[in-house]
Amino acid sequence: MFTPVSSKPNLSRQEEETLRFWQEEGIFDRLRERNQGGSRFSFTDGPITANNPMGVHHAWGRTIKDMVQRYQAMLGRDQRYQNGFDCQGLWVEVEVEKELGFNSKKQIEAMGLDHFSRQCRQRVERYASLLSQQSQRLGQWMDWDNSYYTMTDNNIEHIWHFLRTCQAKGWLYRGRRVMPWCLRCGTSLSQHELVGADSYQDLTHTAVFIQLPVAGQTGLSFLVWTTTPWTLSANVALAVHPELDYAFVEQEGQTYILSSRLVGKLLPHGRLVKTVKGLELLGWHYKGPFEQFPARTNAERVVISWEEVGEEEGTGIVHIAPGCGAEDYELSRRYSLSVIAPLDENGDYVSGFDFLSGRNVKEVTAEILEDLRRHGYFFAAEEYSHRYPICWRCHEELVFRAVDEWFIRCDEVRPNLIRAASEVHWIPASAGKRMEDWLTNMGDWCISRKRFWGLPLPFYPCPQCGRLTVVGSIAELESLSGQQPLPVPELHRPWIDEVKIHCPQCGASVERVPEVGDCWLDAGIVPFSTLNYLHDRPYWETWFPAEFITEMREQIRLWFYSMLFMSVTLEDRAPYRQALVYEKLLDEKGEAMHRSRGNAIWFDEAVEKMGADVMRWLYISQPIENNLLFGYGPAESVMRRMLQLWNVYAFFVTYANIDRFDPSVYRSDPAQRSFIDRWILSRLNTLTKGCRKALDAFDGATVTSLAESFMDDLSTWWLRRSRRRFWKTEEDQDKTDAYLTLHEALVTLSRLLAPLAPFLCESLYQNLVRSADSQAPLSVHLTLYPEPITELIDTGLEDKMDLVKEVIGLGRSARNKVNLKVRQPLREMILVGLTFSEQSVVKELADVILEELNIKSLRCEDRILGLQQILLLPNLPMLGPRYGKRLPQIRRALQEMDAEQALSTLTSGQPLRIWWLWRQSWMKVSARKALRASWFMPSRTCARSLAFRWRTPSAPTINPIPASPRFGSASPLICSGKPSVRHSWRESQQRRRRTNYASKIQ
RNA sequence: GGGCUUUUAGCUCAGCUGGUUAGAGCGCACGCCUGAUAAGUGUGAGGUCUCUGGUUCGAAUCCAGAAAGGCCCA
Repeated sequence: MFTPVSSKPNLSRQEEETLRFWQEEGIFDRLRERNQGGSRFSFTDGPITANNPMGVHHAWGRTIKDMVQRYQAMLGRDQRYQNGFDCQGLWVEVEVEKELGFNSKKQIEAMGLDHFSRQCRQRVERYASLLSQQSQRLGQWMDWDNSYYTMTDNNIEHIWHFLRTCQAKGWLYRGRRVMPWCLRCGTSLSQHELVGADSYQDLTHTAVFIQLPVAGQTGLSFLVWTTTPWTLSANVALAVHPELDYAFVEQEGQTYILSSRLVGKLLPHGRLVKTVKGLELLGWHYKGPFEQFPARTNAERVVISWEEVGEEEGTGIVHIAPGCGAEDYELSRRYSLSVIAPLDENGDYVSGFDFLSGRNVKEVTAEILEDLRRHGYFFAAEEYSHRYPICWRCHEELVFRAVDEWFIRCDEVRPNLIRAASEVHWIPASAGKRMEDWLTNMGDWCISRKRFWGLPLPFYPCPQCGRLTVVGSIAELESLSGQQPLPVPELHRPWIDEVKIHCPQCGASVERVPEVGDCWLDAGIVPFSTLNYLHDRPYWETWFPAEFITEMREQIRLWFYSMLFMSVTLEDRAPYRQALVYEKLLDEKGEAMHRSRGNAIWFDEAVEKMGADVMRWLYISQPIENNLLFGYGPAESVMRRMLQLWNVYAFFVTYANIDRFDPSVYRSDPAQRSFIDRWILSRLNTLTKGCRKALDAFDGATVTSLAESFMDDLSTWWLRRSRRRFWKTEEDQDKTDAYLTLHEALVTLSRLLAPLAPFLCESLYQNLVRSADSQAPLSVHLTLYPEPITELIDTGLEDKMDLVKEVIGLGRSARNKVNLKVRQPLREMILVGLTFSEQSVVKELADVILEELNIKSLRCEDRILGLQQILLLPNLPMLGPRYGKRLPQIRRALQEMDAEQALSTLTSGQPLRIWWLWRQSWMKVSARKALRASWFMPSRTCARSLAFRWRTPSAPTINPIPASPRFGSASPLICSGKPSVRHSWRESQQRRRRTNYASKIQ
């Protein structure tokens, strides 16, 4: 007996039961045990930041990963199943700050770094546990007790090893860079933190126009505009565009220099003195405010050239402060200008800025304006609205600061990175192009962050002799510090900061730099740290490189990049062979999901409402190179699909129980079964073949589309046609065959789809297989992935069924057209225009057709005069390459020919002459040879028309209804009452190659 | 400014190396079944394949340019 099945299942509830079953029976452990020692499939999991609950976008990637791993497991391959958590970095710190109600770095310092670090670790552990639970609910099978954490000493030590390697190669340096800086977070933001909707806001600032006197001239000033008056103390240059026109305009005894296009706007009453090109102003010197500040000693004031200067806003003369702007800094390097950095990390002016020193940048605008007025630099002020960058974490306005950071030089490794990336198989291929583009254009890798909870950079610059020591391992730190073991609970701040080393060169005591590392170092080292590269090289070698990785597209220049960089540095090869990139997840209207917009869907809610399998199907059916529109609407149609399968399954169980059908008792040779059974079994094995091929290429979307098409055939054709076989009371071979066939289809399907929809497939398998056969594997996931039984694949059979379905479709359409319901029986149907082989198929399967259409008998006619229209059409793929420009003439000749006559000429074996004009003379072609070359195929009429004969109150009538849409639109002819037939050569076209017949043309 | 990518039916997407009349699912309209029934199922209407040029006997498909959207870099 099978367990009775409800017709309206609660999938989500069933999934929870299945989870319990897996847990209690230890299915996953058994799977790993079975596959142990098999050929390896190495997968590296991209660490998820253990900082928040799982989002539905995470679930997409996790589903792909799980599908791949489950499939590989069903192939018997040994896997590591190691999940990973990203634990360090700003993301974690910011969330902990929010929890604590902090809003500045100083509060963290006041609290004590040790407490803060503990809080960070706790948060990571809390969310790692939640994420593990949620992933399990999604059905993801991982070795959850053995997840890797990027905050471990092991991970950190492996990064140290990498950094030391970089130093040995001479790539490591301390450099200056102007970076977007959040004063609240007290840290720089990397460029990738400056993208997205959260990164800019429309803000209004006080913009000021100032006049800066030209040195050595009285009454002549540059007119300059800035939205950031606080940067004026760091001004060292003015930039003009060399090609633009600059006007000298006199107003009230002063002469101002500004872009001539802006004169009307800024100095409408002024008098134009002269106009010069920007080029002529280059090298001029000028005077400016805050000249007396000690920080400005030796700073220049010079006019430079810059092509980016525009005339849309301001004055066409741009104030340059290299310590306060990224572009300014670039210019300072081009022109060797001083870099004055006025702000410390909290936004307070550093010493050397006179009355500004010690003041915060946010509160000095009024005083600066006042100072400008007092010294005669002030010209005007305005409120100016613009899009301004803000911190994505805390939404504070960003400033730009020149800061010292640590970098890895990448010029030497760049070509190797490009080569290694080109050896990776990228899915889709455009991901590889993107990676190449990024590798070609990327700058040096800025690896330091001025924060707390992160990888401690093992850099020990000696204050005495200047030697930089980079510690490459824990043992080395122990030996250099003379402390063994190290007196630290973990390799994190603040504890690690207490460890000082003796400079190997001069013996001085050296402290670690305060910076922590970029979190992409943490994730990038994973192919080494998780495989214990430093301490167990043979183990590492067995699993490196990964066969497969997959993440969202943005990871190309993040995780994929950092892994590649570290791996090429250490081993000169890519750490992965195949990388699959998927796109963005949007809501069902195509908009980005956003907490604030209220369109975000939470994982817990989604899995409860739609169930994990539906979610998974939704993810997998999406071609990875398109954005996924996720929501309850799309889920609804997936649910329908699942219910369709469920209904077929429920049907089987219902009747099998009535008949006490036991699949382990009954047997029948598939080859001996009825046409329709052999057909669905052929379809099933074709499906199996297709699923394997697709999954071998990590292509789940193809599997879902093949499976959906199969399930449709199974439900709407096989089962609908076969229902009666289950109803009848007697037990005969036909009934047994029906049960066996359906059972086999459902069981195979459950195994084929198990990697995609593990819960539903498990339900089916348990009931259909396990309940009848206690010797069968305990779970569908412990079966091997089905192999196609090639003897059961009969494409000819599948083609035949296609033809039958097509003929039935024609019949139904015909009935609809003349409004004759299927309920009304008809005496005869006449099929016109089938090929010989098609006719025999139709005759062979006539009972199916007649039953579906409720017609008594069926007749095929080659031709019915007056019922058809014959068309002669050229075989283009054959004639085109041969005749090229003359083809239109052939077409015209064929059109003008009397097709009826031509047909009878050809069928009687006579040559058909086609004339056309060529080189001023008439040429001819023997169509008899052309015939053999299958230019035309008039001997067989491929297109079909259909006629019905039925009993009406009046006399019998013939009502002609053409024709299949696939072979031609006869619809205009229907309207006019004229049936048609067309000639086609589809089959021969497939069989023959044009080259064989080139010589046959006279 | 450079790179990648997308644009096909109301919606979401297929369309292999160019070949006669461009497909599917959903939605919609009109039906059928009533022994899978808060299920199943049939038929049909919907498209200037973003635009402009080019190559070709022939272009949704190849090439060039443009427009619009998405993404990455500068």
